[in-house]
Amino acid sequence: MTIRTRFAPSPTGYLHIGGVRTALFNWLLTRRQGGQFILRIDDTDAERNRPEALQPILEGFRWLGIQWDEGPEVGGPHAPYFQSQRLQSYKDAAMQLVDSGHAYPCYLAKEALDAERKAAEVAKQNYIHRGVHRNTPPAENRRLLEANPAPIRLKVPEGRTLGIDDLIRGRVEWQADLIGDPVILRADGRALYNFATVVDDVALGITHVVRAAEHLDNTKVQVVAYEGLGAKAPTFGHVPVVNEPNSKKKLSKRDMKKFVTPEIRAKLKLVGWTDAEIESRDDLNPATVAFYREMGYLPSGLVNYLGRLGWSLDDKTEVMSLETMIANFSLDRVNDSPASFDPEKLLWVAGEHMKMLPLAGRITGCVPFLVRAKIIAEPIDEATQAKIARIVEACGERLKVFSDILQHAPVFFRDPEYDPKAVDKRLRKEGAMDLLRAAAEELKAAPSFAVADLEQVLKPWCETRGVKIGDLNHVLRVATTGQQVGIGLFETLSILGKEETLRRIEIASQIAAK
RNA sequence: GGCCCUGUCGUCUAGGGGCCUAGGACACGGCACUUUCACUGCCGCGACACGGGUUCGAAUCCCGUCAGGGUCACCA
Repeated sequence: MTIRTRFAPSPTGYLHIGGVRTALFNWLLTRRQGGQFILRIDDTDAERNRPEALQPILEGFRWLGIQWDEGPEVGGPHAPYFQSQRLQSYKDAAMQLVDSGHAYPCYLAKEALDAERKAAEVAKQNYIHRGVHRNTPPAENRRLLEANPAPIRLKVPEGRTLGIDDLIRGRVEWQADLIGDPVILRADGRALYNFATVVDDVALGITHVVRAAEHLDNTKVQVVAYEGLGAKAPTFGHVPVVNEPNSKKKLSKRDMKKFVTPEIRAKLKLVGWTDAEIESRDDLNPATVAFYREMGYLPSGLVNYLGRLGWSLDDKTEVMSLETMIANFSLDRVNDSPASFDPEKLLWVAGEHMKMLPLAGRITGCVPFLVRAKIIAEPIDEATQAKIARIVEACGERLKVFSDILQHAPVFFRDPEYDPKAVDKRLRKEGAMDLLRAAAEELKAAPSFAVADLEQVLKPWCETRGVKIGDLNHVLRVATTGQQVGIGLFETLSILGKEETLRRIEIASQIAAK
Protein backbone atom coordinates (compact mmCIF):
# COMPACT_ATOMS: atom_id res chain seq x y z
CA MET A 1 0.00 0.00 0.00
CA THR A 2 1.35 3.41 -0.86
CA ILE A 3 1.34 5.99 1.83
CA ARG A 4 -0.30 9.38 1.78
CA THR A 5 1.00 12.19 3.98
CA ARG A 6 0.12 15.81 4.28
CA PHE A 7 1.27 19.15 5.58
CA ALA A 8 -1.40 21.72 6.35
CA PRO A 9 -0.01 25.23 6.73
CA SER A 10 -2.03 28.36 7.38
CA PRO A 11 -1.40 31.16 4.89
CA THR A 12 0.66 33.30 7.19
CA GLY A 13 2.91 35.00 4.68
CA TYR A 14 6.04 33.08 5.60
CA LEU A 15 7.35 29.55 5.90
CA HIS A 16 8.40 28.84 9.46
CA ILE A 17 11.61 26.92 9.99
CA GLY A 18 9.99 24.51 12.46
CA GLY A 19 7.06 23.86 10.16
CA VAL A 20 9.22 23.18 7.17
CA ARG A 21 11.21 20.66 9.16
CA THR A 22 7.98 18.78 9.91
CA ALA A 23 6.97 19.02 6.26
CA LEU A 24 10.39 17.73 5.27
CA PHE A 25 10.00 14.64 7.46
CA ASN A 26 6.63 13.95 5.83
CA TRP A 27 8.10 14.42 2.41
CA LEU A 28 11.18 12.26 3.02
CA LEU A 29 9.01 9.47 4.41
CA THR A 30 6.74 9.66 1.39
CA ARG A 31 9.56 9.73 -1.15
CA ARG A 32 11.27 6.86 0.60
CA GLN A 33 8.24 4.62 0.69
CA GLY A 34 6.58 5.77 -2.49
CA GLY A 35 3.34 7.65 -2.10
CA GLN A 36 1.81 11.09 -2.21
CA PHE A 37 2.69 14.14 -0.19
CA ILE A 38 -0.22 16.54 -0.05
CA LEU A 39 -0.29 20.23 0.71
CA ARG A 40 -3.56 21.31 2.22
CA ILE A 41 -4.17 24.93 3.06
CA ASP A 42 -5.64 25.55 6.43
CA ASP A 43 -7.37 28.84 5.72
CA THR A 44 -10.50 28.53 7.85
CA ASP A 45 -9.44 31.30 10.16
CA ALA A 46 -10.87 34.33 8.35
CA GLU A 47 -8.63 36.81 10.12
CA ARG A 48 -5.46 35.13 9.09
CA ASN A 49 -6.66 34.32 5.64
CA ARG A 50 -5.04 36.54 3.05
CA PRO A 51 -4.73 35.04 -0.42
CA GLU A 52 -1.37 36.70 -1.07
CA ALA A 53 -0.05 35.12 2.12
CA LEU A 54 0.03 31.72 0.46
CA GLN A 55 2.61 32.51 -2.21
CA PRO A 56 5.60 32.89 0.13
CA ILE A 57 4.84 29.44 1.49
CA LEU A 58 4.65 27.80 -1.92
CA GLU A 59 7.78 29.66 -3.02
CA GLY A 60 9.60 28.47 0.05
CA PHE A 61 8.78 24.84 -0.66
CA ARG A 62 9.73 25.19 -4.30
CA TRP A 63 13.03 26.82 -3.42
CA LEU A 64 13.86 23.93 -1.11
CA GLY A 65 12.90 21.41 -3.75
CA ILE A 66 10.07 19.91 -1.74
CA GLN A 67 7.40 19.19 -4.34
CA TRP A 68 3.85 18.34 -3.37
CA ASP A 69 1.95 15.73 -5.34
CA GLU A 70 -1.46 17.23 -4.66
CA GLY A 71 -2.45 20.68 -3.49
CA PRO A 72 -2.57 24.32 -4.55
CA GLU A 73 -1.62 25.02 -8.16
CA VAL A 74 -1.06 21.35 -8.97
CA GLY A 75 -4.55 20.13 -8.10
CA GLY A 76 -5.31 16.47 -7.63
CA PRO A 77 -8.13 13.93 -7.39
CA HIS A 78 -9.33 15.23 -4.03
CA ALA A 79 -9.55 18.92 -4.88
CA PRO A 80 -10.17 21.45 -3.52
CA TYR A 81 -7.16 21.55 -1.21
CA PHE A 82 -8.27 24.67 0.60
CA GLN A 83 -10.21 24.05 3.78
CA SER A 84 -12.22 27.22 3.22
CA GLN A 85 -13.70 25.45 0.18
CA ARG A 86 -14.53 22.29 2.05
CA LEU A 87 -16.81 23.78 4.68
CA GLN A 88 -19.86 21.85 3.58
CA SER A 89 -18.13 18.53 4.16
CA TYR A 90 -17.50 19.46 7.78
CA LYS A 91 -21.17 20.30 8.29
CA ASP A 92 -22.23 17.07 6.65
CA ALA A 93 -19.83 15.07 8.78
CA ALA A 94 -21.02 16.76 11.95
CA MET A 95 -24.65 16.00 11.11
CA GLN A 96 -23.67 12.44 10.37
CA LEU A 97 -22.28 12.23 13.89
CA VAL A 98 -25.46 13.71 15.33
CA ASP A 99 -27.57 11.17 13.46
CA SER A 100 -25.42 8.30 14.62
CA GLY A 101 -25.52 9.47 18.21
CA HIS A 102 -21.85 10.48 18.39
CA ALA A 103 -22.52 14.19 18.69
CA TYR A 104 -25.15 16.52 20.05
CA PRO A 105 -26.15 20.19 20.12
CA CYS A 106 -25.18 22.27 23.09
CA TYR A 107 -27.39 25.20 24.06
CA LEU A 108 -25.36 26.33 26.99
CA ALA A 109 -24.48 29.99 26.52
CA LYS A 110 -20.83 30.79 26.16
CA GLU A 111 -20.94 32.99 29.24
CA ALA A 112 -22.43 30.23 31.34
CA LEU A 113 -19.80 27.86 30.09
CA ASP A 114 -17.02 30.26 30.95
CA ALA A 115 -18.50 30.67 34.41
CA GLU A 116 -18.56 26.92 34.94
CA ARG A 117 -14.99 26.67 33.79
CA LYS A 118 -13.94 29.46 36.06
CA ALA A 119 -15.71 27.93 39.04
CA ALA A 120 -13.94 24.65 38.46
CA GLU A 121 -10.66 26.45 38.22
CA VAL A 122 -11.22 28.24 41.51
CA ALA A 123 -12.14 24.93 43.13
CA LYS A 124 -8.91 23.54 41.66
CA GLN A 125 -10.86 20.92 39.84
CA ASN A 126 -10.58 19.73 36.30
CA TYR A 127 -13.38 21.04 34.18
CA ILE A 128 -14.97 18.36 32.08
CA HIS A 129 -17.93 19.58 30.13
CA ARG A 130 -20.82 17.24 29.38
CA GLY A 131 -23.81 18.76 27.62
CA VAL A 132 -27.38 18.10 28.64
CA HIS A 133 -28.29 16.64 25.25
CA ARG A 134 -25.59 14.05 25.42
CA ASN A 135 -28.06 11.28 25.81
CA THR A 136 -30.98 12.76 23.95
CA PRO A 137 -32.09 10.46 21.10
CA PRO A 138 -30.42 11.36 17.77
CA ALA A 139 -33.69 12.09 15.99
CA GLU A 140 -34.68 14.53 18.71
CA ASN A 141 -31.25 16.20 18.58
CA ARG A 142 -31.58 16.68 14.86
CA ARG A 143 -35.02 18.23 15.27
CA LEU A 144 -33.64 20.53 17.93
CA LEU A 145 -30.81 21.57 15.65
CA GLU A 146 -33.04 22.24 12.69
CA ALA A 147 -35.32 24.40 14.79
CA ASN A 148 -32.54 26.18 16.57
CA PRO A 149 -28.91 26.05 15.33
CA ALA A 150 -26.33 25.52 18.03
CA PRO A 151 -22.73 24.44 18.47
CA ILE A 152 -22.28 20.70 18.08
CA ARG A 153 -20.24 18.74 20.56
CA LEU A 154 -18.52 15.43 20.10
CA LYS A 155 -19.56 12.80 22.61
CA VAL A 156 -16.45 11.44 24.33
CA PRO A 157 -17.12 7.86 25.42
CA GLU A 158 -17.09 7.21 29.16
CA GLY A 159 -14.88 4.81 30.99
CA ARG A 160 -12.60 4.21 28.05
CA THR A 161 -8.88 4.35 27.55
CA LEU A 162 -7.98 6.10 24.33
CA GLY A 163 -4.64 5.42 22.77
CA ILE A 164 -2.40 5.41 19.74
CA ASP A 165 0.71 3.53 18.76
CA ASP A 166 2.90 6.42 17.78
CA LEU A 167 5.66 5.67 15.31
CA ILE A 168 8.07 7.84 17.25
CA ARG A 169 6.80 7.70 20.82
CA GLY A 170 5.36 4.27 21.07
CA ARG A 171 2.14 3.65 22.97
CA VAL A 172 0.46 6.79 24.31
CA GLU A 173 -2.80 6.62 26.28
CA TRP A 174 -5.40 8.93 27.81
CA GLN A 175 -8.36 8.36 30.10
CA ALA A 176 -11.49 9.42 28.22
CA ASP A 177 -13.17 10.43 31.48
CA LEU A 178 -10.67 13.26 31.82
CA ILE A 179 -11.70 14.82 28.53
CA GLY A 180 -14.63 17.20 28.10
CA ASP A 181 -16.90 16.97 25.07
CA PRO A 182 -15.30 19.31 22.54
CA VAL A 183 -17.18 21.57 20.16
CA ILE A 184 -16.63 20.39 16.60
CA LEU A 185 -18.92 22.78 14.74
CA ARG A 186 -19.96 26.30 15.67
CA ALA A 187 -23.59 27.40 15.49
CA ASP A 188 -22.87 29.22 12.23
CA GLY A 189 -21.57 26.02 10.69
CA ARG A 190 -17.84 26.72 10.83
CA ALA A 191 -15.81 23.71 11.88
CA LEU A 192 -13.11 23.68 14.53
CA TYR A 193 -9.58 22.63 13.76
CA ASN A 194 -9.67 19.28 15.54
CA PHE A 195 -12.68 18.23 13.54
CA ALA A 196 -11.89 19.71 10.14
CA THR A 197 -8.50 18.09 10.16
CA VAL A 198 -10.00 14.67 10.83
CA VAL A 199 -12.69 15.04 8.20
CA ASP A 200 -10.09 16.12 5.66
CA ASP A 201 -7.60 13.44 6.56
CA VAL A 202 -10.32 10.84 6.04
CA ALA A 203 -11.48 12.40 2.78
CA LEU A 204 -7.97 12.67 1.40
CA GLY A 205 -7.08 9.16 2.41
CA ILE A 206 -4.18 10.20 4.62
CA THR A 207 -2.41 7.12 5.97
CA HIS A 208 0.36 8.72 8.04
CA VAL A 209 -0.01 11.86 10.10
CA VAL A 210 3.46 13.14 10.90
CA ARG A 211 3.25 16.37 12.86
CA ALA A 212 4.83 18.32 15.66
CA ALA A 213 4.64 16.94 19.18
CA GLU A 214 2.59 19.94 20.28
CA HIS A 215 -0.32 18.18 18.59
CA LEU A 216 0.04 15.04 20.65
CA ASP A 217 -2.70 16.04 23.07
CA ASN A 218 -5.08 16.84 20.23
CA THR A 219 -4.87 13.27 19.12
CA LYS A 220 -7.14 11.89 21.83
CA VAL A 221 -10.09 13.97 20.59
CA GLN A 222 -9.30 13.13 17.02
CA VAL A 223 -9.27 9.43 17.81
CA VAL A 224 -12.84 9.78 19.07
CA ALA A 225 -13.80 11.64 15.90
CA TYR A 226 -12.36 8.93 13.67
CA GLU A 227 -14.32 6.33 15.62
CA GLY A 228 -17.54 8.27 15.33
CA LEU A 229 -17.05 8.70 11.62
CA GLY A 230 -16.47 4.97 11.30
CA ALA A 231 -13.06 5.61 9.80
CA LYS A 232 -9.78 3.94 10.53
CA ALA A 233 -7.40 6.34 12.22
CA PRO A 234 -4.13 6.98 10.38
CA THR A 235 -0.77 6.03 11.79
CA PHE A 236 0.63 8.86 13.86
CA GLY A 237 4.19 10.05 14.30
CA HIS A 238 4.77 13.01 16.60
CA VAL A 239 8.09 14.62 15.93
CA PRO A 240 9.73 16.56 18.74
CA VAL A 241 9.48 20.31 18.60
CA VAL A 242 12.37 22.50 17.51
CA ASN A 243 13.67 24.72 20.27
CA GLU A 244 15.04 28.23 20.05
CA PRO A 245 18.82 28.55 19.87
CA ASN A 246 20.36 28.20 23.32
CA SER A 247 16.99 27.47 24.82
CA LYS A 248 14.68 24.73 25.93
CA LYS A 249 11.67 26.59 24.61
CA LYS A 250 9.82 25.91 21.41
CA LEU A 251 10.86 27.95 18.38
CA SER A 252 7.60 29.84 18.29
CA LYS A 253 5.84 31.66 15.50
CA ARG A 254 5.01 34.40 17.93
CA ASP A 255 7.48 37.17 18.54
CA MET A 256 9.90 36.17 15.80
CA LYS A 257 11.19 39.74 15.70
CA LYS A 258 13.25 39.06 18.77
CA PHE A 259 15.59 36.98 16.64
CA VAL A 260 16.54 40.10 14.71
CA THR A 261 19.57 40.88 16.83
CA PRO A 262 21.87 43.77 15.92
CA GLU A 263 24.14 41.30 14.13
CA ILE A 264 21.27 39.82 12.13
CA ARG A 265 20.03 43.29 11.29
CA ALA A 266 23.50 44.23 10.06
CA LYS A 267 23.55 41.19 7.80
CA LEU A 268 20.14 41.99 6.38
CA LYS A 269 21.21 45.54 5.68
CA LEU A 270 24.41 44.34 4.07
CA VAL A 271 22.42 42.41 1.48
CA GLY A 272 20.28 45.45 0.80
CA TRP A 273 17.28 45.54 3.12
CA THR A 274 16.34 48.76 4.86
CA ASP A 275 15.35 49.19 8.48
CA ALA A 276 11.82 50.00 7.38
CA GLU A 277 11.56 46.78 5.41
CA ILE A 278 12.97 44.74 8.25
CA GLU A 279 10.36 46.25 10.56
CA SER A 280 7.39 45.83 8.27
CA ARG A 281 8.00 42.38 6.82
CA ASP A 282 7.45 39.40 9.05
CA ASP A 283 9.61 36.99 7.07
CA LEU A 284 12.91 38.81 7.49
CA ASN A 285 14.10 36.95 10.56
CA PRO A 286 16.05 33.75 11.24
CA ALA A 287 12.91 31.74 12.09
CA THR A 288 11.76 31.70 8.48
CA VAL A 289 12.95 29.94 5.35
CA ALA A 290 12.90 33.22 3.42
CA PHE A 291 15.63 34.61 5.63
CA TYR A 292 18.11 31.95 4.59
CA ARG A 293 17.21 32.42 0.98
CA GLU A 294 17.84 36.15 1.37
CA MET A 295 21.21 35.46 2.95
CA GLY A 296 22.24 33.19 0.12
CA TYR A 297 22.19 29.82 1.81
CA LEU A 298 22.10 26.90 -0.57
CA PRO A 299 18.70 25.22 -0.23
CA SER A 300 20.36 21.81 -0.15
CA GLY A 301 22.32 22.97 2.89
CA LEU A 302 19.22 24.09 4.74
CA VAL A 303 17.43 20.85 3.91
CA ASN A 304 20.44 18.85 5.04
CA TYR A 305 20.62 20.69 8.34
CA LEU A 306 16.90 20.53 9.03
CA GLY A 307 16.77 16.87 8.16
CA ARG A 308 19.60 16.12 10.56
CA LEU A 309 17.86 18.06 13.33
CA GLY A 310 16.17 15.27 15.25
CA TRP A 311 17.05 12.57 12.78
CA SER A 312 20.30 10.79 12.01
CA LEU A 313 21.41 8.43 9.31
CA ASP A 314 24.07 6.73 11.41
CA ASP A 315 26.78 7.59 13.91
CA LYS A 316 28.84 9.84 11.64
CA THR A 317 27.17 11.16 8.50
CA GLU A 318 26.58 14.90 8.69
CA VAL A 319 26.74 16.17 5.13
CA MET A 320 24.53 14.42 2.64
CA SER A 321 22.54 14.93 -0.49
CA LEU A 322 18.79 14.94 -0.72
CA GLU A 323 18.98 11.58 -2.48
CA THR A 324 20.90 10.08 0.41
CA MET A 325 18.36 11.40 2.87
CA ILE A 326 15.46 10.00 0.89
CA ALA A 327 17.15 6.64 0.51
CA ASN A 328 17.73 6.33 4.24
CA PHE A 329 14.96 8.21 6.01
CA SER A 330 12.79 6.46 8.53
CA LEU A 331 10.72 7.59 11.47
CA ASP A 332 12.30 5.11 13.85
CA ARG A 333 15.54 7.03 13.62
CA VAL A 334 13.82 10.25 14.61
CA ASN A 335 14.73 11.26 18.15
CA ASP A 336 11.97 11.65 20.68
CA SER A 337 13.48 14.57 22.56
CA PRO A 338 13.37 18.20 21.41
CA ALA A 339 16.27 19.62 19.41
CA SER A 340 17.65 23.13 19.61
CA PHE A 341 18.11 25.04 16.41
CA ASP A 342 21.80 25.86 16.00
CA PRO A 343 22.50 28.62 13.45
CA GLU A 344 26.24 27.98 13.64
CA LYS A 345 25.99 24.38 12.62
CA LEU A 346 23.55 25.32 9.88
CA LEU A 347 26.15 27.77 8.54
CA TRP A 348 28.78 25.05 8.56
CA VAL A 349 26.54 22.59 6.71
CA ALA A 350 25.62 25.29 4.19
CA GLY A 351 29.33 25.92 3.65
CA GLU A 352 29.97 22.24 3.02
CA HIS A 353 27.31 22.26 0.33
CA MET A 354 28.79 25.41 -1.17
CA LYS A 355 32.15 23.67 -1.49
CA MET A 356 30.48 21.01 -3.59
CA LEU A 357 28.92 23.53 -5.96
CA PRO A 358 30.95 24.02 -9.19
CA LEU A 359 32.43 27.46 -9.84
CA ALA A 360 29.86 28.38 -12.48
CA GLY A 361 27.06 27.82 -9.99
CA ARG A 362 28.80 29.89 -7.35
CA ILE A 363 29.22 32.78 -9.78
CA THR A 364 25.58 32.66 -10.86
CA GLY A 365 24.50 32.55 -7.25
CA CYS A 366 26.61 35.52 -6.20
CA VAL A 367 25.58 37.93 -8.95
CA PRO A 368 22.11 38.79 -7.60
CA PHE A 369 23.64 39.68 -4.25
CA LEU A 370 26.09 42.07 -5.87
CA VAL A 371 23.27 43.69 -7.84
CA ARG A 372 21.01 43.97 -4.83
CA ALA A 373 23.76 45.57 -2.77
CA LYS A 374 24.41 47.97 -5.69
CA ILE A 375 28.00 46.86 -6.09
CA ILE A 376 27.29 46.27 -9.75
CA ALA A 377 24.39 47.33 -11.96
CA GLU A 378 22.41 45.47 -14.55
CA PRO A 379 22.82 44.89 -17.41
CA ILE A 380 26.18 43.35 -16.62
CA ASP A 381 28.77 43.84 -19.35
CA GLU A 382 31.27 41.21 -20.32
CA ALA A 383 34.20 42.77 -18.53
CA THR A 384 32.29 42.98 -15.25
CA GLN A 385 31.07 39.43 -15.62
CA ALA A 386 34.63 38.24 -16.14
CA LYS A 387 35.83 40.22 -13.16
CA ILE A 388 33.15 38.71 -10.94
CA ALA A 389 34.11 35.27 -12.12
CA ARG A 390 37.70 35.90 -11.10
CA ILE A 391 36.70 37.25 -7.70
CA VAL A 392 34.42 34.33 -6.93
CA GLU A 393 37.11 31.90 -7.99
CA ALA A 394 39.65 33.68 -5.82
CA CYS A 395 37.28 33.47 -2.87
CA GLY A 396 37.52 29.70 -3.04
CA GLU A 397 36.23 28.08 0.11
CA ARG A 398 35.79 31.39 1.85
CA LEU A 399 32.22 31.44 0.57
CA LYS A 400 29.82 29.58 2.82
CA VAL A 401 26.74 31.44 1.63
CA PHE A 402 26.35 33.65 -1.43
CA SER A 403 26.10 36.88 0.55
CA ASP A 404 29.64 36.25 1.79
CA ILE A 405 30.70 37.64 -1.58
CA LEU A 406 29.83 41.05 -0.16
CA GLN A 407 32.76 40.80 2.21
CA HIS A 408 35.22 40.28 -0.63
CA ALA A 409 33.94 41.84 -3.84
CA PRO A 410 33.19 45.51 -3.07
CA VAL A 411 36.82 46.49 -2.77
CA PHE A 412 37.29 45.58 -6.42
CA PHE A 413 34.58 47.99 -7.54
CA ARG A 414 35.20 51.04 -5.39
CA ASP A 415 38.04 52.69 -3.48
CA PRO A 416 39.10 50.84 -0.37
CA GLU A 417 37.95 51.92 3.06
CA TYR A 418 41.18 52.08 4.98
CA ASP A 419 40.92 50.48 8.38
CA PRO A 420 42.85 52.85 10.69
CA LYS A 421 44.15 49.97 12.73
CA ALA A 422 45.45 48.21 9.65
CA VAL A 423 47.12 51.38 8.40
CA ASP A 424 48.79 51.93 11.75
CA LYS A 425 49.98 48.41 12.09
CA ARG A 426 51.13 47.70 8.58
CA LEU A 427 51.85 50.97 6.78
CA ARG A 428 53.21 53.14 9.58
CA LYS A 429 55.52 50.41 10.67
CA GLU A 430 59.24 51.06 10.49
CA GLY A 431 60.42 50.59 6.93
CA ALA A 432 56.97 49.84 5.59
CA MET A 433 56.81 52.80 3.27
CA ASP A 434 60.23 52.10 1.80
CA LEU A 435 59.16 48.55 1.11
CA LEU A 436 55.90 49.72 -0.42
CA ARG A 437 57.61 52.21 -2.74
CA ALA A 438 60.18 49.70 -3.85
CA ALA A 439 57.46 47.13 -4.47
CA ALA A 440 55.54 49.69 -6.50
CA GLU A 441 58.55 50.24 -8.70
CA GLU A 442 58.92 46.52 -9.19
CA LEU A 443 55.22 46.17 -10.02
CA LYS A 444 55.41 49.07 -12.45
CA ALA A 445 58.08 47.19 -14.34
CA ALA A 446 56.26 43.89 -14.23
CA PRO A 447 55.58 42.58 -17.71
CA SER A 448 52.41 40.76 -16.67
CA PHE A 449 49.85 40.88 -13.86
CA ALA A 450 48.79 37.29 -14.21
CA VAL A 451 48.68 35.57 -10.82
CA ALA A 452 51.49 33.14 -11.59
CA ASP A 453 53.69 35.87 -13.07
CA LEU A 454 53.22 38.17 -10.08
CA GLU A 455 54.19 35.36 -7.80
CA GLN A 456 57.24 34.59 -9.93
CA VAL A 457 58.39 38.18 -9.85
CA LEU A 458 57.64 39.09 -6.23
CA LYS A 459 58.90 36.03 -4.45
CA PRO A 460 62.48 36.17 -5.75
CA TRP A 461 62.40 39.93 -5.38
CA CYS A 462 61.71 39.52 -1.68
CA GLU A 463 64.51 37.05 -1.35
CA THR A 464 67.10 39.29 -2.93
CA ARG A 465 66.01 42.15 -0.68
CA GLY A 466 66.06 39.92 2.37
CA VAL A 467 62.38 40.62 3.05
CA LYS A 468 59.91 38.02 4.17
CA ILE A 469 57.13 37.45 1.68
CA GLY A 470 54.72 37.76 4.60
CA ASP A 471 55.79 41.32 5.29
CA LEU A 472 55.31 42.31 1.68
CA ASN A 473 51.94 40.60 1.75
CA HIS A 474 50.81 42.68 4.72
CA VAL A 475 51.97 45.97 3.30
CA LEU A 476 50.55 45.45 -0.17
CA ARG A 477 47.28 44.03 1.12
CA VAL A 478 46.55 47.01 3.34
CA ALA A 479 47.71 49.43 0.66
CA THR A 480 45.43 47.99 -2.00
CA THR A 481 42.40 46.87 0.01
CA GLY A 482 42.58 48.80 3.27
CA GLN A 483 42.10 45.60 5.23
CA GLN A 484 44.36 43.11 6.95
CA VAL A 485 42.57 40.01 5.76
CA GLY A 486 41.14 38.93 2.46
CA ILE A 487 41.58 36.68 -0.51
CA GLY A 488 45.06 35.83 -1.81
CA LEU A 489 47.30 38.81 -2.44
CA PHE A 490 48.46 37.83 -5.91
CA GLU A 491 44.87 37.24 -6.95
CA THR A 492 43.91 40.60 -5.49
CA LEU A 493 46.60 42.49 -7.42
CA SER A 494 45.90 40.55 -10.57
CA ILE A 495 42.18 41.33 -10.52
CA LEU A 496 42.90 44.98 -9.74
CA GLY A 497 45.37 45.26 -12.62
CA LYS A 498 48.57 47.24 -12.80
CA GLU A 499 47.14 50.71 -13.14
CA GLU A 500 44.66 50.39 -10.30
CA THR A 501 47.18 48.66 -8.06
CA LEU A 502 49.66 51.51 -8.49
CA ARG A 503 46.96 54.11 -8.00
CA ARG A 504 45.90 52.56 -4.70
CA ILE A 505 49.47 52.33 -3.48
CA GLU A 506 49.69 56.07 -4.12
CA ILE A 507 46.48 56.73 -2.16
CA ALA A 508 47.69 54.54 0.68
CA SER A 509 51.02 56.31 0.82
CA GLN A 510 49.28 59.64 1.29
CA ILE A 511 46.99 58.27 3.99
CA ALA A 512 49.85 56.67 5.84
CA ALA A 513 51.82 59.93 5.72
CA LYS A 514 49.08 61.83 7.55
C1' G B 1 -2.55 22.90 38.77
C1' G B 2 -4.46 18.32 35.55
C1' C B 3 -2.98 15.39 31.52
C1' C B 4 0.88 13.99 28.15
C1' C B 5 6.00 13.84 26.45
C1' U B 6 11.30 13.99 27.21
C1' G B 7 16.20 13.66 29.97
C1' U B 8 23.99 11.11 26.70
C1' C B 9 29.51 16.66 26.08
C1' G B 10 27.43 24.01 25.59
C1' U B 11 24.67 22.25 20.83
C1' C B 12 23.23 18.16 17.04
C1' U B 13 23.74 13.05 17.72
C1' A B 14 25.65 7.29 17.94
C1' G B 15 24.42 3.65 21.44
C1' G B 16 18.86 -0.31 23.00
C1' G B 17 22.47 -5.47 28.80
C1' G B 18 29.21 -7.08 28.16
C1' C B 19 32.03 -4.40 21.71
C1' C B 20 31.84 1.98 26.34
C1' U B 21 38.21 3.80 29.39
C1' A B 22 30.77 6.28 25.98
C1' G B 23 32.03 7.16 19.30
C1' G B 24 31.22 11.21 15.51
C1' A B 25 29.91 16.46 14.19
C1' C B 26 29.35 21.95 15.27
C1' A B 27 31.41 25.46 18.57
C1' C B 28 35.75 26.42 21.67
C1' G B 29 41.40 26.09 22.87
C1' G B 30 46.28 24.56 20.94
C1' C B 31 49.76 22.87 17.13
C1' A B 32 51.08 22.04 11.97
C1' C B 33 50.53 23.83 6.81
C1' U B 34 50.41 28.73 4.63
C1' U B 35 51.60 35.43 1.62
C1' U B 36 46.82 37.33 5.62
C1' C B 37 42.11 35.10 6.38
C1' A B 38 39.78 30.74 5.18
C1' C B 39 40.56 25.55 3.98
C1' U B 40 42.94 20.99 5.51
C1' G B 41 45.37 17.73 9.13
C1' C B 42 46.59 16.47 14.20
C1' C B 43 45.86 17.21 19.52
C1' G B 44 42.92 18.96 23.59
C1' C B 45 38.48 20.43 26.50
C1' G B 46 33.84 18.22 27.31
C1' A B 47 28.18 14.12 28.76
C1' C B 48 25.14 8.98 30.37
C1' A B 49 20.06 14.21 35.72
C1' C B 50 19.81 11.76 40.75
C1' G B 51 18.48 7.55 43.96
C1' G B 52 16.98 2.69 44.42
C1' G B 53 16.28 -2.04 42.27
C1' U B 54 16.84 -6.46 38.47
C1' U B 55 21.52 -8.84 36.78
C1' C B 56 27.74 -12.04 37.21
C1' G B 57 27.47 -7.28 34.51
C1' A B 58 23.26 -1.21 33.43
C1' A B 59 24.14 4.75 29.55
C1' U B 60 21.01 0.61 27.97
C1' C B 61 15.56 -2.92 31.65
C1' C B 62 12.04 -1.58 36.10
C1' C B 63 10.47 1.92 40.04
C1' G B 64 10.82 6.54 42.35
C1' U B 65 12.66 11.55 42.62
C1' C B 66 14.15 15.81 40.27
C1' A B 67 14.43 18.80 36.02
C1' G B 68 12.82 20.57 31.30
C1' G B 69 9.08 20.84 27.66
C1' G B 70 4.14 20.42 25.35
C1' U B 71 -0.98 21.07 26.01
C1' C B 72 -5.37 22.22 28.51
C1' A B 73 -10.72 27.46 23.54
C1' C B 74 -16.98 28.06 20.09
C1' C B 75 -7.48 29.39 17.76
C1' A B 76 -4.88 26.71 14.25
